Amino acid sequence: MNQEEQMLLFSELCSELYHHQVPEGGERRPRRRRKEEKEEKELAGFKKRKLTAEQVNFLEKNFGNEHKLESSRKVRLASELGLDPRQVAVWFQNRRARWKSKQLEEEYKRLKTMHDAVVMEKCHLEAEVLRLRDQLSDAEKEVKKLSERRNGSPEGERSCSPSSSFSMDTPFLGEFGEDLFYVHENIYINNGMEWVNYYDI
DNA sequence: TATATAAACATGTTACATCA
DNA sequence: GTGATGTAACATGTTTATAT
Repeated sequence: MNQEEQMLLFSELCSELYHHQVPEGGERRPRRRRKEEKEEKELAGFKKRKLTAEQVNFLEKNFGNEHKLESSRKVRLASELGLDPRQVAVWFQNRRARWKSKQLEEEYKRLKTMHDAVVMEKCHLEAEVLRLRDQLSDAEKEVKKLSERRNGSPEGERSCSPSSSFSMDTPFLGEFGEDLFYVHENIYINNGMEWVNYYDI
């Protein structure tokens, strides 16, 4: 038996099997076990064969239009491609699985990129927090020093509230350094960058 | 409305073909 | 010859549509 005869026999066999599964006129018959089908195929000399490039292209085009495969379309495609409708159904099942897998892969890549960017930003922000804490500490030392100089005695002896030294009408413009000016008791602007006194808020 | 049944489907696996 | 890879086909469990 040559290859063509084998395919023909298999096609007939499949057609027979298929019509057991999808009876005409709505009459329902029990599905045959696949093991049984497999054994019959093996007896008929069936060997798994790759679909031709043309068949795959045609199926791909159809898959691009619609991922789902309704019964009439399956039969039409099968007839146009010279395949068994079950082969078309299986191809679509496998294709959907590949498509989903690819989608998941792309979604994973996208989320990973976003995650990496967020991690980087967190690192930068943490470094910034450390830098600002240092800056705040220095500024507090400076304020304390100025307060002591202005009052002629250590701050602790007069008032415990650091904000009290800022309650005067005219702030110490210039005394905080060239780039720093007073906005609010606990909020300062340094070179255009806002920072907050975390200790007092 | 509840239930049974079969088709369609998703998902995981197996078997085979092909290629480096 | 052999391991890796892609994919057709299959197994199984779930969902959905339909008949009763």
